[in-house]
Amino acid sequence: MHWADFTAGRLLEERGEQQVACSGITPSGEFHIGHLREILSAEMIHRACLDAGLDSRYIFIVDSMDPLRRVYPFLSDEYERYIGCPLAFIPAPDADGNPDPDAGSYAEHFLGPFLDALGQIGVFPEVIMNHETYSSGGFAAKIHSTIEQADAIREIIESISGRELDDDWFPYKPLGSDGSMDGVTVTGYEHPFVHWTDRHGESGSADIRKAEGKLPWRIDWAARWGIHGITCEPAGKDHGAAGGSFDTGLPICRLLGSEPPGKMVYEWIQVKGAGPMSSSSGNTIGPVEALSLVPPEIVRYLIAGSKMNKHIDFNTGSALFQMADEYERLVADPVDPEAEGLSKRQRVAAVTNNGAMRLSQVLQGADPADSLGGVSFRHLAMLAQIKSDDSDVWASMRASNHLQGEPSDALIQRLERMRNWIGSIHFPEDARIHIHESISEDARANLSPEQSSFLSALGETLADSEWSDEAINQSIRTVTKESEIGGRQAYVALYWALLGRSHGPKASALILEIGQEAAIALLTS
RNA sequence: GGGCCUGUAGCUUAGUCAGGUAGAGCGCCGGGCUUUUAAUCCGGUGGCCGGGGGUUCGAAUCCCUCCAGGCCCGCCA
Repeated sequence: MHWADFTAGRLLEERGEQQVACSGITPSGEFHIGHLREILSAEMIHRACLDAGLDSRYIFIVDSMDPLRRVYPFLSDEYERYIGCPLAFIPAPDADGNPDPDAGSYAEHFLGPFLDALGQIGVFPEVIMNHETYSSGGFAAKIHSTIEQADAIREIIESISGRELDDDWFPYKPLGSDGSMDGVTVTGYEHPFVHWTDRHGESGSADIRKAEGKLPWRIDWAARWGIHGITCEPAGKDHGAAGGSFDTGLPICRLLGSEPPGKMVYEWIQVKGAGPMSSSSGNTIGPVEALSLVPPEIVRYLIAGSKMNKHIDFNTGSALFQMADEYERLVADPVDPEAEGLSKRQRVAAVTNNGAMRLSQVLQGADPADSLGGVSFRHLAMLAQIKSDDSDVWASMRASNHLQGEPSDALIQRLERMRNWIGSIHFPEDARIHIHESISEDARANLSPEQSSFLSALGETLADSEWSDEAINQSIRTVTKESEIGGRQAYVALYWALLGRSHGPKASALILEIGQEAAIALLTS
């Protein structure tokens, strides 16, 4: 059974018909592909719950109340003054990285493109801005309860995480006079006000019913589980370590009067051979960039096709071909788990694969076969390289019966992403088609005298040929018949001349694309 | 030091939770389509399931142990 369906079944058993799956993100501007695993894991469990007939919601909590930690490389030094301030309350940067008072909030600025990217992979969550939950008083009861039980919470954090908290530690961080929560000391609590003094010597009171401060991360997380009734929130393995925020969150959530979700930990996505994806190391491939290269169902399949506890190597090079092959194979030959003669293992594999296919679809419930657009990823990679004009690609596909009528939107987008990929540094060199300008030494060494004379004869014939695929193809056939070599040897010779290899894509299409003059020059060289 | 995860064919892996004869794809080798859109189809090759011990009629699967690799563990997410 697929992990998402398995989880849905477990959730039904543990928590009943009502489910709330959750994932979140800090809109600091540093998004990486690893975030997609958290989001897609939660979203797929949500879909699996719906498919199982449960009443499920998928919420996406934006940590807009989190402070700016540091001045990121894409920000100007002017952001120094906003460190410690909630991302929802500081201005977005302009193109030069300077704060732009007219550009809306920092949080919204970075969130927008990210949500657009999620839309491309069919993820449409209920977005909850955490600062709004604070400002509407949604956190007030939990904050009050937290402060009342501060000693017990301190005990939980210290005993489970092994950290020692400072004597002046307080489980609520008010904003100071400059809007930053750095350097603010709590001096007292009188419901609903937390009194403070800040590093400028100013003092004031934060109303816990408003967004005038926030809970520290470990408590914030535990509190929101209760506030939103979250039943499932996959967490990265960093949270899952012993004494990590999940371990402290469970008892804190119960202390605050709610039942926490079960612990669910996913492994990380890594760039093969380059260590972990992380914002701080700068080793990132942005989700937006990735989605401009990779078909969305393949991105989903990357997550759906891997068990949660397996780390994923995200490789935008040749591994994309393999992943696409695998996906296409599963789409083309779905195995019926009920079929006769299958072993138990084969049945399990069939059910799991079918689940992965189902969850990989951008549109929930769509037929996986529609996602391919009728052509394989490899084939399209080849066509896109030898046909610079989209309409020529469609014509070629019609000629080979890969396409009837007009291309679907899915297919048009596939080609667009393919062209992006081919034009990027990620495209594998050995898949790149290099058409030679003259017959290489290497190629010459592989050609018999008969093959060489065939090539020059073809060159002469092509000089008088009409320049169309059909005419070129006819010329090849005619010259082949007149020569002393068989059809196979003729084509082998052509590919050696054109590509420096013994085989390749349709020869007439290649010759058509390079043009009459260049083709003749090559063949008679 | 504390903890999590992984180890199955040359490569990527399924199967481990619910023990019942090791499955698949890629690669490789051979062949077909009386000849070419890296196409496609068919056949073949290939594994003491990391090592050892235990439980069992039966273990890749459960238990113990060892080895190897990856990762997490100030704050923050």
